[in-house]
Amino acid sequence: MKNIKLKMARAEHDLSQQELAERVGVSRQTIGLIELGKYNPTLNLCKAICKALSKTLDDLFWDEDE
Amino acid sequence: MKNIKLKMARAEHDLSQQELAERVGVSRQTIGLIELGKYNPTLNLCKAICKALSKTLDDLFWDEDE
DNA sequence: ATTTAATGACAGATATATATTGCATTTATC
DNA sequence: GATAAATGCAATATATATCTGTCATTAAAT
Repeated sequence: MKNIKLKMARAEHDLSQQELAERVGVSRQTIGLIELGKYNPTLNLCKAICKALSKTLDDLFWDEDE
Repeated sequence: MKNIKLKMARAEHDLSQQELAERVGVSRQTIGLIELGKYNPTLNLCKAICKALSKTLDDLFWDEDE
């Protein structure tokens, strides 16, 4: 399912998908697909996204009920 | 680097790499390499491991200083 | 001393995460 | 309403996560 928490965290920092992608070193599409819930990213990418947005894995990628 | 926290959580549950691998639906080698820190697992696999061991992503895969 | 279970290491094959490019659609701004 | 920016969508190409199989080593059990 969609990753709303990631989208919100990105909004907090006022970053476009493109800008976040650049900071994290991946393509815009990769970020877009993760937000749409159509991707299964690697742990390292998740960590990089977390650091770029000052969040932890649980903050952005953990869903208690799933 | 090695994932000691994963190894400890597995020990808590008294599971071999093989047993954890079966519960999670991957091969023994995959679990072994993750513990050795030689793998970059996918988010879904990380989540499955967490659930099998009653932990969260931050518990097993988040390292504050890295 | 032998057997067995658990783990580490390695090589080749397959599945899939990610890149790249291009186009369509929405939204805001002028 | 035309332009531009942000986002979704799709196809092909590449890198890499994961599988399968095999062997070596260690530790535990008999």
